[in-house]
Formats: sequence, C-alpha cells, structure tokens
Amino acid sequence: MRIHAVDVEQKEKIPAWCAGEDWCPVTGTAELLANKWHPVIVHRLLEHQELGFNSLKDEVDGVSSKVLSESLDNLQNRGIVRKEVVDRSPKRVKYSLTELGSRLEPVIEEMGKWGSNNLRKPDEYA
Amino acid sequence: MRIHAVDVEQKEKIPAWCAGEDWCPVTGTAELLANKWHPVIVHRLLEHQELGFNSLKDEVDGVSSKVLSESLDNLQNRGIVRKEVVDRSPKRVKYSLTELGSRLEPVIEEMGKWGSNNLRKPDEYA
DNA sequence: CGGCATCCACATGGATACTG
DNA sequence: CAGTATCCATGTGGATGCCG
Repeated sequence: MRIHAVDVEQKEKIPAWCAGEDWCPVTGTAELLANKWHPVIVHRLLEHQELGFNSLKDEVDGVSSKVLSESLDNLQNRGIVRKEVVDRSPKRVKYSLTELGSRLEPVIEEMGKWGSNNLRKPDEYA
Repeated sequence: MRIHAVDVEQKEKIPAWCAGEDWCPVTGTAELLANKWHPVIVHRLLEHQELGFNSLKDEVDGVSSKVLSESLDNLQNRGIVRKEVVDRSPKRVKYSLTELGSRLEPVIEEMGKWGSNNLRKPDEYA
C-alpha cells in the first residue's frame, strides 16, 4: 500500500488512487454523510451558526427528538458538531459546527446546487 | 408556499429558503446520496466512464452482488445511471452515468477533497 | 427546554447458493 | 459474465411517554 500525498491546495480532481486502494476519501466522507439527517443538520448549522435543540429540531423537518439526539451524538463523536450547555433550569444548550464541520460547507453547497438545478419540488411534477 | 427561482449560474450560496420550506434541495440530494454505496458507485463511474458489472464490483470494495445490483437499479430509476446490454452469452453490460449523473461530479469531488484533507487512513492513526 | 427510555416496524445490507 | 433467490442479522428510524 502506498501513502499518497494530499493536495493541499485542493486543485486536483478526484484522486484516482481512491479505487483499488484499501481506503478512499470519498468512501470515508460517504460514511459520514450517508445518513438520513446528517447532511441537513450540517446544512442548518452552517446557516444559523448555533441553534438550540428544539430550534434545530424545527429546522430539520420531520426528525424526532430521539433520532436528532442520536445524530447529534454521532456528529459530535466525529468532531463535526460542538455542544455547549448554556443554562440549566430551564436547560439551554447550543449546537454549532466545529472547524472540521465548517469545512463541509463546500460539500453541502454542491449538494444544494445539484438539488436546486436537477431535482424538482414534488408539486412541480404535476 | 412560494416558488423559488433557481440560480442558473450556480453562483449563489446554499439557498437559505431551504429551511422552513416543505422541500429542500439539500435534503433531496441527501436522499440520493444517503446510501452506503451510491456515492462510491457514482465516483467510480466518474473515473472510468463505463464499467461492466463485475469490474464495478471490484472497484466498489466490499459490496456484494446483490446489493450492488439493487443500488444500480436504484440509481437507474433515479436517472443517474445508464445500463446498456452489449452482448449476451457471455452476457456483457456497460454501466455509465447519465448526463444528470455526471453533474454530480462537483458533489463527489468536494466529498473527496474533504475526505483527503480531513480524514485519515485508518493505519495513520497508529 | 432538552432530552432519554422503551418498544417496535421496516429498510438495508450481508452470506450463500444458484442460474442463463 | 451478470446477475437472482433466499434467508437472516442488524441498523435505523418512528411513536409515545416521561423526566429533571
């Protein structure tokens, strides 16, 4: 197995060595984002900087408390999301992106662009 | 519900109207990519233009025939992947990306960049 | 307000074997 | 070569309720 240099300036195309190697950055990123809610959560935090639990729940349409909580744990463990307890009684927390998480912006942005340009809103099919 | 204009030139940031609306392009794209194998499959097809079933299976490390088959069906139904039967006996097919699928390149590319710059290969942790 | 506990349904994917 | 057929384990998420 070779060790591959990383393109610091990010000008390269998708690294061809991704295939056939035992590790692939696309796969790695996919493991993070291949989740029903992760991309949206990151997206909302990119937009709002910081959000409380229920505000975030309102933003992420359709998610349950349990699943949101699990997803946030997950993102926290991966170093994407930061959680800060602001107050207790009434309890108040803030969720925000870490530096690492913020660097996902280009990914989310491209996802948004592709969706905007290539997907249609359900009612536009009529 | 408002109908929103699409930014044809793709210069805008993530559409803020994604939140609070009943449809969001990031969510839409996430539904497509929130699958264990979809991003890698698209990635490999971006690199190789066209691949036979087993070649693709070799490229997508760890996938089983069944799951690869299912994923390809899925991507085909969504208009991302095109399948062409080249020969029969021995059967030979070609999988490639549609125009729509090809437009996912920036998304995959950003995923690759993020992975390259922010994730480490497992053995580098030692 | 910000969760966790519980229970449950279903989707997803893995293993193995087999076929035209 | 390119799948399909089964069967099964697990994950993932949904519903509801409760708690500090």
